[in-house]
Amino acid sequence: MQYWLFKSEPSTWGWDDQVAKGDAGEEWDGVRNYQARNFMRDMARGDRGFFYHSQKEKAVVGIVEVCAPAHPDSTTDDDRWACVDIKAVRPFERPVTLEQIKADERLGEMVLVKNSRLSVQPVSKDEWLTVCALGRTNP
DNA sequence: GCCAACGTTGGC
DNA sequence: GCCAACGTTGGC
Repeated sequence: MQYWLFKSEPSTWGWDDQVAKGDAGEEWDGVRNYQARNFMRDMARGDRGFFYHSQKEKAVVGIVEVCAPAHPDSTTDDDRWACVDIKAVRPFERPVTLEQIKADERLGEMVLVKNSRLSVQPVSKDEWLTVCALGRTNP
């Protein structure tokens, strides 16, 4: 079981949209970046991820689960692009802001801090547990 | 709204 | 295969 982070602008696709899809989940489509795509190819059903709101909010707001492994992205005919399906598991009791993450020395190596533009990224188990604790939320 | 960082494209 | 130019992202 591995841990990940999915980033989205809430105005395009936010946590509430994800929750509305229920257990059926939804494609994490539209990714056109090779690094992000490669991480999705590495994902397995049952992996967990953080759902992060970029732009105005800049906070981890919930936990999602990978419910389908990588498959072709239905929003393009270009077969280079793949995506997984994810479903909402639970919201964070308290969203964990980028500011909090940057302020925590245990999270200094997070990709979110080191490479802020990558939209799909791996999270270590320690980072996972630390962020969940900051969010007062069960991992 | 600006700008730095990064990824991609295309000419050579 | 290199690198300059360009476009996009996301934090500030």
